[in-house]
Amino acid sequence: MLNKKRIFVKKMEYNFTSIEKKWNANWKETKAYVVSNDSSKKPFYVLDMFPYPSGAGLHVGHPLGYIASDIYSRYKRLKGFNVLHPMGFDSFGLPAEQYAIETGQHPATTTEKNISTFKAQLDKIGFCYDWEREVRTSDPSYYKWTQFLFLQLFKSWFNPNTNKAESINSLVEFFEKNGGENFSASEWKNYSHKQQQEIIMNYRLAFSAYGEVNWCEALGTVLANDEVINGVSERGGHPVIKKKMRQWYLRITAYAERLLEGLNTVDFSESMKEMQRNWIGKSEGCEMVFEVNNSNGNSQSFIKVYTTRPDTIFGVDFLVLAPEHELVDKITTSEQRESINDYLTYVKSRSDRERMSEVKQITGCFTGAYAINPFNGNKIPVWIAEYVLAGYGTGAIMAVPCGDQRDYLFANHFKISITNIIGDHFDGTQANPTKEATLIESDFLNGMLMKDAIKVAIEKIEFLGIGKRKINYKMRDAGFSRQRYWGEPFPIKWQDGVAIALEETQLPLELPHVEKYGPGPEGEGPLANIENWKTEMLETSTMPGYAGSSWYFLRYMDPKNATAFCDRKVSDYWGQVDVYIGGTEHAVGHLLYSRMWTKVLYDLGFIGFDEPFKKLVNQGMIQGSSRFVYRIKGSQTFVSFGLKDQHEVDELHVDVNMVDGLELDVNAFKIWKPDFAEADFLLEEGKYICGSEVEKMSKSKYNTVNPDDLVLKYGADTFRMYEMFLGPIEQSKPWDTKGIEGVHRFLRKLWRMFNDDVKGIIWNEEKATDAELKILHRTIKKIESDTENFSYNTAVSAFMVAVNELTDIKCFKKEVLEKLLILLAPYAPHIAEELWSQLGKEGSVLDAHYPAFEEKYLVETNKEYPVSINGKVRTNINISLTADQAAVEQIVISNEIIQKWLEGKQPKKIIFVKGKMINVVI
RNA sequence: GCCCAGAUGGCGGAAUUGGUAGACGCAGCAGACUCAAAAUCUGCCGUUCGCAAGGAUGUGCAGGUUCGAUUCCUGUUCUGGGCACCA
Repeated sequence: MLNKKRIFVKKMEYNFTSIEKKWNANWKETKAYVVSNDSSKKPFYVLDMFPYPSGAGLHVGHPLGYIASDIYSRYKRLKGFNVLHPMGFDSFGLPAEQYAIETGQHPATTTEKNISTFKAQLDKIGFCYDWEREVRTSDPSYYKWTQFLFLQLFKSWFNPNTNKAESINSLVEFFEKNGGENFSASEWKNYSHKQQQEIIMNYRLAFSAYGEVNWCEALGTVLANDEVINGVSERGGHPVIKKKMRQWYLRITAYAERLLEGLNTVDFSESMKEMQRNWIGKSEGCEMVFEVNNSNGNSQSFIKVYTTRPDTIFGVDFLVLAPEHELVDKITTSEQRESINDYLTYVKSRSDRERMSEVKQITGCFTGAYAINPFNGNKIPVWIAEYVLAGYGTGAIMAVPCGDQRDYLFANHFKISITNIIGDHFDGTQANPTKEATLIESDFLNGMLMKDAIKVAIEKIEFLGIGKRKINYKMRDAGFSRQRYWGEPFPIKWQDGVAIALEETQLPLELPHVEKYGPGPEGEGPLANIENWKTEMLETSTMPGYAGSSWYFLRYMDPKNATAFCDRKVSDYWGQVDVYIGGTEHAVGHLLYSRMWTKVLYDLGFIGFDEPFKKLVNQGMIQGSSRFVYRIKGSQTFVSFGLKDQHEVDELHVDVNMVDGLELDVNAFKIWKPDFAEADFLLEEGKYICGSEVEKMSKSKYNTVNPDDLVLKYGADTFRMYEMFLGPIEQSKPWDTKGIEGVHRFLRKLWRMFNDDVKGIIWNEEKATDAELKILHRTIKKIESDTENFSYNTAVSAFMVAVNELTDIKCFKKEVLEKLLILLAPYAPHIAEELWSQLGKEGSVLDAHYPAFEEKYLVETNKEYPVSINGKVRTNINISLTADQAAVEQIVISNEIIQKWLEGKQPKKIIFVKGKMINVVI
């Protein structure tokens, strides 16, 4: 008897394990998530930033964005859209190669293994990906098209007149007709093929050039600027130096202005846009030429400077050239020759790292030469200094110490006298970069506000023919080659120093097998070790990580197309990615590159839109919350957190999963670290309290939490909802598993609205009352708007409120519950589907119609008005919503509590805001 | 140094065309059910004065605007993120 009852109770419980298993199998079998390109429904494209399949697998931070996008996809589907929600893997890259070097395993093997781990983990959480559309950037059938697109870039140039990319043929035609910047049409025709090709290379959107690159000796490769942080490699922290090498580049600078303008048409967060704007670094100013007064008998020289502040031309006290500037040698006087040479030697001895880390150090050297200020004929000394960079502007500046702090410090250090052109705005102790001062000692600019004088000065400079208006960008062309193995080979052959594109029919140029993954000779990549590759003169470097990720969103649309990277009709159907979800770490890398590629493909007519992502949502980073134990130095004794200051202790990371809050499970710890099985533990109030700190989530810090464990313990639906319940999606926060119980309790409570432990099935088909429909419709309204706004934490709380309220009034009516299940389906799809079938509904809840919100159920006749006296709430009075000011005043004044506060006085004023509140001013 | 975002109970957070601060959840306390535990249910839960009724105070800090400020303005401190000799 007792046994029977037990079984019965068990049967009615919320058994998430079997429910989730059952419906995952069902959805797979019915191909519930397969998406068609041929639909009468409106398309909607929701995309996650695809992951790099690392060996470590997923931790709880990864799914945050994936859950958010999954909810949105499912929601849009219920709203009647044909939703594209794919997933794939960014599977080329350095870590797999590093791992290959260490273990000798082929990166393809380890990558394959990692991907299957990732997929298994993702599937447990119940995402609605159409796996038939999966892409992998390291798959030849994918990188065939990466190579194809590279060739399009190679065969195109940016025509500044049309402001877009065009075929390189149009450039050749132009040269044949009109010649180029330094050559005539007939000269062009007389150039050798090689000479012509060298000129053309300077225009290609993907081009090869010798350039200073970030060379990392330890990694044996060249790194992009954004892979170098403070002079060391982002990955591994190895030193990085400048080295001249032949490299491939993308001419992203040609698109600087369009990348900037495009930001006005997309829905990215302001800070994300700001980051991109800063990276592009547009500055408006002018170039102008200073003649050098030659005292050492050389031919005449001119120094071209770039400035954003031509209004300060009369405050110029010296010019500064970058040490690498080509005129340095020519203008240096014999008296200064030795000092200059010493200084140049010093500069060369300094690595980039030192230059960056010692920014505040002031160094420089006088060349002995003087330039002439074209406006007043003053002699201006010409210096060289590290703080002027060869790579920006013209590599030369006009220094205005009263307005620029670096110039001020320099003048101060080398005792150069300072001209003040802004009067009281300059106090002599530091520069003042204001644009609001009125200019003095400035000839034709006298009396003008600096911001107005900028325009006047430029006009004068242009009029005199000594310079012109000029816009500069900080952004550099993007390095596009790596001396590495695990990346896309370039479809390029070298013949007599000329790069030749492979025919498209020769693609994919497959990555050959190599015996060893170490670098080739002379800093070349591993491919240089392959004899065939060398004899065929193929390019030995490979493409960087961002090559495949710059266009993957297009391949998802048409993943199996063997004749095109994506059919134009298909990309026209899906259009831009409607919502793109991912972290902020790709703000200036991936996002800029994919925006550029999209613009090129648009210009060339391959696609019909020139921004890839309509809306970008940045999920915050889930940080790890590390726990520490403290061991007295050299002993086997651990002391609790509060006692550690009394001893000299070592701090050790301890696995966060064996700590409840801050209290360590000492036995679990002893099992985890058998070395300490016999250790002593000094406790506080019977507990061992750990120290804690927020750090990046990583295996080595023992602060990772695996989603698999939580799914096993609470189910995927609880896990999904808890991740969303943590707080606003874009906010970073440390992970804390405490609290997941609350969400789990909510789902069990929902379950009990359908199934009672004792009574069995309790949902019924009774007609819902107005009060019940009011709860329902308030919930519909709230969930719908919260989901639209990605405010998932408040949506989860709205579900809790609805379930609490309906349970309180014992409303278990199908009419209400079935609508609630549809609302819930995007968040907790498994339980929603199970209960939906228990209600006897036809079909899947995935394809139900989203319930329509009806205002009529929310209409109120009365309101509990808060009534305050001088702004402090003293009581609530229930008043009809139709009452006017006079009626309200009457009611309020006659109220007992208000009368008490009035103490017989007349109120000065009664403020009545209909539907909001009442304030009595005494 | 520059740019951006933020600061609300013991904790995660909610509420901004200015209108009852602390929704929802966690943790905690008290109680019911139980032989007991789990599960579940009920009540309390910013601080402070008070037996209570009720009052005072309270959204980083200091001011201001307003009948009324977490919300707007000025200044300031701290935290997180980005950029950094870019002329």
